[in-house]
Amino acid sequence: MKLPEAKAQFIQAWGLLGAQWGVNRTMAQIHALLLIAPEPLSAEEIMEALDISRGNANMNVRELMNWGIVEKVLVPGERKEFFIAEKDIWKAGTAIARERKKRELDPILKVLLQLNKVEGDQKDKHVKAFRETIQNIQKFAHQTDAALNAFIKSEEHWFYSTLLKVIR
Amino acid sequence: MKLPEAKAQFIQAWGLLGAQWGVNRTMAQIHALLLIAPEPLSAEEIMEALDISRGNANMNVRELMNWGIVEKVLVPGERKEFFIAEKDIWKAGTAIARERKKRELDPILKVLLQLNKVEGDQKDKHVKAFRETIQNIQKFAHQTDAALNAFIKSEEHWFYSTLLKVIR
DNA sequence: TTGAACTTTCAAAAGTTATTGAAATATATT
DNA sequence: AATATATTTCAATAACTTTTGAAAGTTCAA
Repeated sequence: MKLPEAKAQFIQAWGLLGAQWGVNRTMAQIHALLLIAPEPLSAEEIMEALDISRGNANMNVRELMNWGIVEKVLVPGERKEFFIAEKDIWKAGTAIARERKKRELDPILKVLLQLNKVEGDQKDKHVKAFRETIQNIQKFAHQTDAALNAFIKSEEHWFYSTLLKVIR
Repeated sequence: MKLPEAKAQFIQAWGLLGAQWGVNRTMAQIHALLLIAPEPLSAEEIMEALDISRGNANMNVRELMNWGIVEKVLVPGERKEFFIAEKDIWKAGTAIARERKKRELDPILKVLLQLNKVEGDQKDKHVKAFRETIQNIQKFAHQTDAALNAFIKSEEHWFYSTLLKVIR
């Protein structure tokens, strides 16, 4: 397989994966494109490579920056802004996990806490079934929360231990 | 908070969570409804409770059964089919993880394997950047795969250890 | 201060996904 | 076998999401 074909396939696959995870397809494709680019890319180059409009490129690059997995870089002597992706995929993974936890798990933990306060007769089987389900989900959610926190933190440990080795 | 309000809030929250994970909102809401129901529910009851059409109810209940987190039960003396959700949320979680791994992670592992075979001069920085990225992602994907497999398996351990206790 | 280069915004259009409901099919009852 | 009840399918449509591209906004050099 030649490089251009391989690149195209990777961008496609990454876009599909993103879509299944509820991420905008274009956003995932821009991410893929930047991941395999040896140099920073400008908005123009992204538009060209993926055949998308300026607005679309701008919007999704911004969202990737919000997620903390892409950043703006300034190339000396150039007016334009250029973009690079975090190349360490472990870092990108934990950044994504951090963001999704914030957007998804934290709100549901809050709702579950509220729902525990439901009034009613413990002998009513409807109340009983509800309470039990909520409490089980809560337990599960807290375990998941702990696991995610460990994952997110593991990156820092790895980072610092590697850094220590590098700086001796 | 009264029970009906609490139920409504839970169904809403679960639906929202599902949507963010790329799961059909109605599918998540039916799951929520069944989770907190003390008795099996019929298609009619689901349609009524969520104010959805027969076709929609049918389609999403079927999909939940495909995922292995809802099943059909037959109530003696009734013509209709009734549905219940797996109440052990840990089991449901691992079933979901198993399904998503199959649909999402496994295909990308396959693509990554292919992309390793890209031809080209190792000195070409484009080829080099591409190769390195693919290999890093592959490493990460394999780690994730291992972690997911452990999670999925943990349920079985729990299941068998509990079973052993029950049957003495 | 002007204008060229570049970025951002946003309303309209295109594209995608979910839902409805009536018809077709299947299953049970008499 | 005929009828009643229940389930499934699917084409049409509604709801939602993404994308476009032109206009507005910003920045900077002269």
